[in-house]
Amino acid sequence: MLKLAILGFLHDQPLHGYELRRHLAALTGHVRPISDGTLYPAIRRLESDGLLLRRTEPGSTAAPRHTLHLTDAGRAALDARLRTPEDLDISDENRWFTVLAFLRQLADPALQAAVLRRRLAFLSEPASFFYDGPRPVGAEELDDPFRRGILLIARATTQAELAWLRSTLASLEAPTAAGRPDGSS
Amino acid sequence: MLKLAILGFLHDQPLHGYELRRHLAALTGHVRPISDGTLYPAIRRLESDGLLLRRTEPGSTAAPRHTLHLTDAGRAALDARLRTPEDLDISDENRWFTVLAFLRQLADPALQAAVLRRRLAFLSEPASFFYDGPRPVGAEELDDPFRRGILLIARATTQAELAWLRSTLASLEAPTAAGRPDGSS
DNA sequence: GGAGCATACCTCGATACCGAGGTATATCGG
DNA sequence: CCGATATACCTCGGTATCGAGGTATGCTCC
Repeated sequence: MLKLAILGFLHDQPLHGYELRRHLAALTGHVRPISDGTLYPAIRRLESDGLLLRRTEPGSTAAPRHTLHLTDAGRAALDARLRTPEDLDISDENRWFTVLAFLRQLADPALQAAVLRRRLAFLSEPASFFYDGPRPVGAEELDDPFRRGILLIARATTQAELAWLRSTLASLEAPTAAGRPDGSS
Repeated sequence: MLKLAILGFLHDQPLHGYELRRHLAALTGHVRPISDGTLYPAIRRLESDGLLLRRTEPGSTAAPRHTLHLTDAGRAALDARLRTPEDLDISDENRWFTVLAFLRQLADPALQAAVLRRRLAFLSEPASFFYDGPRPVGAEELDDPFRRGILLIARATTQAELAWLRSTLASLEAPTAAGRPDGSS
């Protein structure tokens, strides 16, 4: 999760830890802030796995900074992670949004479309939160207003995302084949 | 998280571990399955904290079962957790849905409304996922279709939830006060 | 010149969770 | 009566994360 986000941000541009922290705070911090004690060990792990390099530079404003650069192995790891996300990356909204945030870094539109189709399949499965034995209980049957809310909100989210997925898949698959320079709708 | 869900389910009725497992799978398993190795240690923790009791009963079909019952302390812990959820319970959708699933167990509608109002405040804060310096970048400005999707979906979800929150708050606060026999909207 | 703040990085103990394994018992089909 | 399956519970090692703490530098304001 964090690993994916770090690799994704560094793919765009080298950053030092503090900047990375702010990028992460913008992306996921609203919902789930990440702490220093999570970020720096994660950077260490990535470094010792050979996915990134740090170059110590004299601090422009304060303490010396370690500017982080992706290695080739790092780019390969990011690519692999985006190509074949884990099931949890598909089903958990927080993780899925992180995948989406960096999906453009997969070069091939066909690969991007394949990832979107996995999410489409997941959202198309019939699923409820509450069951009466094996039978899913619909929002209309619940007299608990809070549980009804869960179902209503989930339904609205799913509808919005399905619409977006279908239109994005259509434009990924159709337009920019070979001769078209610009595929924007 | 898990703790909250276990306490919430046991508040409704005593269950043994295996049944609890199935209830949890229905509630959160679609998005994020919980494993045996998470559930049973969690039960142990709750037991050693005095929040639940297990009574061993001869297995009706198979191995002997430990039927789990909430203690008074367990009910109190659930009540406290629902009354004053942590910030993460408010901001993280997965956790928030778990709170919602058991919120009816808070006896006082005013307390339920106070929790909903915290979520309302959270959703009302202006927030984006991507920033150009301090300025939030809107969906329309992004040429990355995937990041645009994140913003569109988040926006749709927020709108749906805000609508539900407002109508639920209205019906929690207005109708069934004291002298009115009929409070239906 | 020193207080306060933002920048920048790090450590360490505690906890929650995962996943892969293991041990039983009861039921049902062949 | 043997194997497969469902029920029911448990352990243990490894990992990610949190949270609270610490260190140091440079800028700004009074």
